[in-house]
Amino acid sequence: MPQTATKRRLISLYRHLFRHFGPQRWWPARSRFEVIVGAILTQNTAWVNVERAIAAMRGARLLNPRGIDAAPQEQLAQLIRSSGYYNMKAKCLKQFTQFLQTRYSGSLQRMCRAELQRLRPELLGISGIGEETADSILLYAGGRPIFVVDAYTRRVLERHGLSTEKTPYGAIQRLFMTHLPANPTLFNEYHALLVAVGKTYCRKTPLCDSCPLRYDLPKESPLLS
DNA sequence: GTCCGGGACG
DNA sequence: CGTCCAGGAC
Repeated sequence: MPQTATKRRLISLYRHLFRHFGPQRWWPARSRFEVIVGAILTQNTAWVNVERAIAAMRGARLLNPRGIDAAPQEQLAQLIRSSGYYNMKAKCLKQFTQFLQTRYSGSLQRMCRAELQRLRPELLGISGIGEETADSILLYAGGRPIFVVDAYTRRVLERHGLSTEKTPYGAIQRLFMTHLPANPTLFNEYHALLVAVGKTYCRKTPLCDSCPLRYDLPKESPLLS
């Protein structure tokens, strides 16, 4: 498929999503640090359960790098219990604050200004932070023009014939980043809108009949009701 | 492929 | 009761 066709299609999908769902205004958080905590806690977890965990951390005055660093991992784990995988996530939070202190003197400001080619691998070096979480931090906390790929993104693209289940994370990310302007605001809304359509229509059992993206479906897609 | 995991929702 | 969730490590 010619590049321009894919480009027009990706832009068209975005416009239809935006028209249907309106602006999503991610990321819901009071601070940049809270965005990062949320990005870690929401891994394979419903957001409502993350909100409870963040509220508990705030109540314990641990919603900051020094607090997390000082708290015993077991206490942190209990506070974030509602978000699931709490032992792994508590360890990850402490590893991140250690990293932030060691590598960027505890300054999120400095971290977010670092070269992407350096910062992204650094984040991936933290156990518990994979590609999606790293890119969520870069985009939603750092305001960097990085496209976040998640399970919803994959499902929508597959059903519209733009990828397969074997397509690597980086290839899907490149699909968006090579065809769209490197605009953090656009990437922010686009990802959030893909989550919205994934929850509402592009479910495991799809609801294509009423989906705002049904116009783009491949004609020959017997699976899709 | 298997494990981590509580909570919302049906 | 069963399913699913803004994934990642081994």
